[in-house]
Amino acid sequence: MEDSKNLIQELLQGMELARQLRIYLNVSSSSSNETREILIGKIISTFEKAIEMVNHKGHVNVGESSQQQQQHTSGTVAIRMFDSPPLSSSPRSEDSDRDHNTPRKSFVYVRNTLPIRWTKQIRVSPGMAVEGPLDDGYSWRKYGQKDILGAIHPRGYYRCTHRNVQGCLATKQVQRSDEDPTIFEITYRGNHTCNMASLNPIENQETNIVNTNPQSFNHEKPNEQRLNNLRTSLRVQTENLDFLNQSFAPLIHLPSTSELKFENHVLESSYAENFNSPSYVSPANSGIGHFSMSPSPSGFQNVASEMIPLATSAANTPTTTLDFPFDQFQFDGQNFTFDHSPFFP
DNA sequence: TAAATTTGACCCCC
DNA sequence: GGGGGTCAAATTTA
Repeated sequence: MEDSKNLIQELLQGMELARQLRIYLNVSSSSSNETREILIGKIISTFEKAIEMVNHKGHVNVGESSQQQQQHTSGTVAIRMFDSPPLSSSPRSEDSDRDHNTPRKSFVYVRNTLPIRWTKQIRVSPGMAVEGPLDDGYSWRKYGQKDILGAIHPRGYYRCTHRNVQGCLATKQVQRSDEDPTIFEITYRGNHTCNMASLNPIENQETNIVNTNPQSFNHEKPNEQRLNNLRTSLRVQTENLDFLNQSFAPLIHLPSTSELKFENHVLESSYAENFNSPSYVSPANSGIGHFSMSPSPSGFQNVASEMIPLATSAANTPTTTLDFPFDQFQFDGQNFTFDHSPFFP
């Protein structure tokens, strides 16, 4: 019980620090890098403490590959973060110089161990003829394809379309699984620095915040329409995440100001046909939208355990969802807010 | 016609 | 030397 209190305390502190950091970032001219870095260091430290607490309680379940398989009904696409690089990973080439001799809890460590390369598995429905780059909200250009030794399917190489114009160095590799052709393994490298950055809820693990700035949405669709679409049918699924391999736990932030952010989540689209160009049913058409969380809604009785979903055993975490109407959501162009009091007594 | 894709060649690291 | 990653010219597509 005392542990839970401490855990909540740590997490709340982390959120408060993150909020302060955001304020500092918003007024970048008046904040020094040192201040930001100190805040980031504190945030990381806070979450590490929280993670440690959960570990000591024996609740953390390391993701198992066999359990990462997910049952899908026809027409469902699941996107799953499954393998962020471990903190000690030593990527090749341009990444390699960042990981040497960096003390684990130093400020350098904090900055340099954010995932600069991470992998996701995307499962598509068997019937779907998905051969493309699997649109994840960013704009990619294919620059190469290679047959990989021991792999049946070739690996596709993509880089950000805005590489030349904006110098965005983000790249990704798409590899179709040999065992299960419905699974695509996507390895992302580098952070988007283009103006498409920080908008993508699926991919943007490094900032881990869904930037809902309408200006940032996919250019193919009118911003307002995308916003409306997003309002209605966003489903966040957090079960079976590989907690320990993430720099951060998958978190759903529920700060005192009722601001909701999604971090390191698994995003599941119920609309397979929309996967390549995600679209969502508008409230006017669908009646009421829903926002779902898993695992069990009962987890919300305990804020701490819910904030780190993997605190529950993956084996015992069916894809239970908690749906609540979107009319409880407010969107101010920057953040989602909603009245969560019914869920947090 | 511009943008995107394909594909063979090249480079670098192990 | 082999494999993976990238480049860039040729080709295709919108």
